[in-house]
Amino acid sequence: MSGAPVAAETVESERLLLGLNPAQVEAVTAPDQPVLVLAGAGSGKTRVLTHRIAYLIATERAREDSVLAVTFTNKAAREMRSRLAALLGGEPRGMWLGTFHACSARMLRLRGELGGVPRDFVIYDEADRVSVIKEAMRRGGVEEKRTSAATVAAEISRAKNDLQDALLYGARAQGYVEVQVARVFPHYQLILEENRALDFDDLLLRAVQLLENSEEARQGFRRRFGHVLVDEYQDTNRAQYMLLRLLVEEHHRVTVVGDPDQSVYSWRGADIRNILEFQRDYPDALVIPLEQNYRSTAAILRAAGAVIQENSLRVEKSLWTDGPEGSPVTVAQFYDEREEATAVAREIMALVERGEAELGEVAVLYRTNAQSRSFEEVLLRAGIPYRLVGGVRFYQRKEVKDVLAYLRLLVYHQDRVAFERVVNVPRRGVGAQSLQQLVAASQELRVPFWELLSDPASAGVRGQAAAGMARFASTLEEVYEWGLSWPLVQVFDRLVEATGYRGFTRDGSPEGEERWANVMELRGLAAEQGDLPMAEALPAFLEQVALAGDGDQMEDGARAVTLITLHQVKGLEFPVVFVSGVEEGLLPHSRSLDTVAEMEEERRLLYVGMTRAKRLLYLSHCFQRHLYGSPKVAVPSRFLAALGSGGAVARWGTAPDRGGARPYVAPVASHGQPAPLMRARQFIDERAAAPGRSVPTEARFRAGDRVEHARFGKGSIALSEMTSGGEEVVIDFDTSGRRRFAVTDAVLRKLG
DNA sequence: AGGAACAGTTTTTTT
DNA sequence: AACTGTTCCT
Repeated sequence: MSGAPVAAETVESERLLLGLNPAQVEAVTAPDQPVLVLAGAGSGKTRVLTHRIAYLIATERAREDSVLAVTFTNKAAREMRSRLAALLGGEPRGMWLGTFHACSARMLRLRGELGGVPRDFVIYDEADRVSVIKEAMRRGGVEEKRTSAATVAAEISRAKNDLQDALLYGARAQGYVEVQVARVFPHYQLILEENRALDFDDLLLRAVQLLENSEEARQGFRRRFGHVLVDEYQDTNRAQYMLLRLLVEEHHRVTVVGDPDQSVYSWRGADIRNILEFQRDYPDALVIPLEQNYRSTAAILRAAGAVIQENSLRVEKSLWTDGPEGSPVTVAQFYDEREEATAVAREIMALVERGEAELGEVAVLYRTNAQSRSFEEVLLRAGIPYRLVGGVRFYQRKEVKDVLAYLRLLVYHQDRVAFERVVNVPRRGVGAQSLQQLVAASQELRVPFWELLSDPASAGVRGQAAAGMARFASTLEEVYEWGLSWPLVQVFDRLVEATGYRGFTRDGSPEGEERWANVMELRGLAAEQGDLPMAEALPAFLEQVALAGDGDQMEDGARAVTLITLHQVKGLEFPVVFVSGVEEGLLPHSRSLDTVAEMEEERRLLYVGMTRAKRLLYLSHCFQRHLYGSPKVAVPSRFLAALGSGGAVARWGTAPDRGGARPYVAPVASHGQPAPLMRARQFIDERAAAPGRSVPTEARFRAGDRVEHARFGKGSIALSEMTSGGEEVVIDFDTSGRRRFAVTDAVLRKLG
């Protein structure tokens, strides 16, 4: 009788090891002790993590609800959850699986009062925080002209991630900037407190303080989490590191997975030493390197390895594959970012036409978000579908932030940042003057500002401003009262209507419709709260939104090219990868030239980008690039030197094609020295001499020709004419009407 | 109060 | 180039 379940359980756990290599098996089955998995790019780290969790459960060393699994992004958390669900045969129940920030927020909601954190705190995002910083600078008498709000914000963030609160920071402040910041910091905290708000960094800091200071909370969470697992451990900062230590100090059942070569978040306080010194922190640790790569071709791995090998601060580790050699890595130069984008778009379409790739398999990577622009313009014109990850993020759009501010005010009356944001949107005749008056009166009378709103006269506010405030207050109250018993979506609709926000946003312009579409998208997210009454649904919704961030809302697998930053692409993979702008000043970034550590992080960033590629990898740089609107000469990145001529092949010019490929040694600036202008001239000349440069003078199409367009499908040429820029055509599409294109940009195929 | 015109600044990466 | 804040005018 007792044999059967044991056998079943054995079979079950054995099944979890199928198809794993020896190192992976070792990591998955490792006993209850600290485990450090040094997982190279593409070595199956998520697999190891999820299988280990499932294995712990299958062998009854852990229960689903005693596991804490922490990731850095929501996306990674979701990925892990769904893969776990597949392994466990259902959604994990009671497991804590989320980002550091989400898990910390959850701890604070549960037990925060033990550490003096109000139960109903609001989470402030970057924009909210900047406006608080500015207010704090005014109060602290620090001029924005001398110390920018951004500097102060970054410094405070750094301090908190380093577990310094205002008091500690003030005591240690040294030098001009720190002293200035020390004058702002206490005011900043005070304002947050007045608004019952925590910023992102507070979530971590306060969670650590909670565990440190409250025996009850500490014991509670330690008992709760019998096993703790962490993804991307190389990116942990001091606060996150301490949080972990506090949680696992007694039982040491902690598994961390990471790759020092992919540590690219030091600017956010990540400390690579956390992973490098794991064995010192946990002397009984088991260290398991995963070096077999299942993602990339040998050619790509060799190139990436050559780049990363130049770093001095690393744990020696070399990836290998038993897969095919694959095509050589391509290094290419173009005239400027426009041509770079055009060439990339053409190459993408060439690959698609030859059946070598689908649009959804291609990613274009770049260092800075600003670079996405040229690609967007070209892809848009060419009608190639793309998805932009990050960029002007959904939650940062004005209209989305406005509506969220309204929603926040419904539950958190004390949220002055939200109030100031929307009290006069749409216009209600409330200006800076009357706002100041309101705040002053609120302090003088010791009455919270929101209680003065319904009777602004008592605060000394007069005229249309008073009327506007009163109207604002009564509208919100009305919606709130009415909404208490309704689902969130209904409240949402009523809110945008009653406040006049809908009419304000949809002003009849196309941009207005675009804005409204965003508001409606937000509404769709609110609708996910279902039929829960607003009182429950709204705080949950706001929390979800506050912690969401990045390109979370983007659906994967679309049949579209992906545009994404090198930071955001970490953890993803694509059959075809273009890394653009591999230039001095961009990669390495001009702000990272000061120290070796910064420089090496930049190199890791390129390494991360290169190792995303499965089959084809292109690295491109330009001769010239626009910065702040004006053109600047660009120099190939020093990182390209590592590639030498060993198998790397360049394609020159605007329209690279396989026939025109020729061997190429990347010209590289000696350390820190921009290449002389002579070098630049030579580039231009070579460019001019390169094939595919001249503007075609003969029309490819005639009226009546049948063509197929990458995006719009089949159609007939209605008109073709030659302009100074080349051929332009007007096409009547079978399904989508008439459109005009420049042939050089549009991706057209002649039919028949 | 609110708009227009102007000046100055910015762009590294994100939970 | 795009965005912010300031100043001046209505």
